[in-house]
Amino acid sequence: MASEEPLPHLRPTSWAVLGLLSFGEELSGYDLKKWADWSLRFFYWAPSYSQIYGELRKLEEIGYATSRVVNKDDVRGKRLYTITPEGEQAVARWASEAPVEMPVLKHGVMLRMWLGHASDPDQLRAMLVEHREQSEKMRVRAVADAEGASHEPGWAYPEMVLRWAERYYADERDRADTMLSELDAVRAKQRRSSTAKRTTRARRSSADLRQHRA
Amino acid sequence: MASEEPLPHLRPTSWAVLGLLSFGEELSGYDLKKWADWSLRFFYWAPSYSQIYGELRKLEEIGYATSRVVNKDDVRGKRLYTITPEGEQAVARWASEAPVEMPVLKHGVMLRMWLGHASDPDQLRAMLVEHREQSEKMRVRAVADAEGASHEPGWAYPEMVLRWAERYYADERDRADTMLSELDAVRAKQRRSSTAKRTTRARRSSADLRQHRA
DNA sequence: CCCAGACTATTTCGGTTAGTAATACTCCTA
DNA sequence: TAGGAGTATTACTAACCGAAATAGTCTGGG
Repeated sequence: MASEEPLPHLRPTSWAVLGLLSFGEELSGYDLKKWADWSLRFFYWAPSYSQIYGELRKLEEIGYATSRVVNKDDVRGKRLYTITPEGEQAVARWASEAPVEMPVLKHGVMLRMWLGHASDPDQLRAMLVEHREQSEKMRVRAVADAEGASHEPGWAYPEMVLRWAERYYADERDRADTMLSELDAVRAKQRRSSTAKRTTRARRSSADLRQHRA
Repeated sequence: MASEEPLPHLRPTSWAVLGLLSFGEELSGYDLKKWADWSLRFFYWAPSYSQIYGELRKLEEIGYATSRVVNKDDVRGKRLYTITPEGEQAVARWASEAPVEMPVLKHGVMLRMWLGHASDPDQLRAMLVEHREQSEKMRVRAVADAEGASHEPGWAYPEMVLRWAERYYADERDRADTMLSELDAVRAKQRRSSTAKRTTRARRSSADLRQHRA
């Protein structure tokens, strides 16, 4: 309940790995990666092996996780990680207390739309259609994952987030649809005026930019 | 129109910087950063100085931009960059032809919700409320930016994307509202059962995890 | 029986990216 | 005229990511 000393500064990805462990399983780096690809991927992260293993070493160093080697016969046996009580306490506190930050969004499709003045509208249209389809696919996958998950009471939160993700991708799909019709409107307008002046390339004036920046 | 030789491989952030230049202004790295913070930030990127300047050097090296030094009196005069015709052609082709990739989303708030089983529901609630407010703020800022922008025909695409961004943050806000009520439902259920068994910490069984991974 | 192919498991590598602080000038204003 | 905000660029370091190398295990078909 009470928060005494400050949490050690770890970045979110470390907390994410510790969070995966916080469900109580004894897991290998490989397991962790697989599980993250099932769950965290939809709203946070599809980690690489190098990161997972790096984080695990770090977590063990600071005492939030312990590992034991399961020596199947001989060389390089696999290493299973477990969260420690300190680790459990730390995730719990982090999840409760960390400052709220805006999610990071890197939307390549929108970047290309933003630059649309220079592009072929037909290809932009094709891009949006494909993006729409990809979003729908992600939505479906999120639904499938939510169904595959356990329905024990402890799973209420992951389920909630998966539902959130489903809606997120549904919204993404719908926004693509809206933009598609906006694009069609622009294309229609351009077609109408294209017979008149064909080579004119609209360009922002200095005055506009300055106004915008002000 | 025709796409002859393949585009040089640059990553999206380079294209983004070149894209900013493609509006025709002669800009310094500092200007670029400021403009990116106004526009790209909402859907793509809030770049750091080091990145901007690095990209600009690279862009000049491959001939997509040129620069001239404006020597204000003495030392370290500022350097203004302009896009070259080759650069213009390249952005145009990239924006049309690049493969469509799913946007990257890193949602710390959802990560913490996902880990909710270990946290204090009241604090989760406060986190969601704050996230809701931040989303709304972003929405308002996107609207303000759209209004501040020029309404020339060449600006149709940036405007379209800003409208998209406004809706994006509105949707984000609405999803937070939905989750808020779901969380309240969970809290109500927990309160009802808390008198019975207080210390039980729900934990996933091995069998469940294996099923999920299968 | 044994070989191919798929799966498990971890490490290494190089290049990219990101954040932050340091530097240094200019312009405004109290 | 000193301080603060704004302009402009560079340097440093840690983090990150993808891809591939390595290597053992397990399964089914010939």
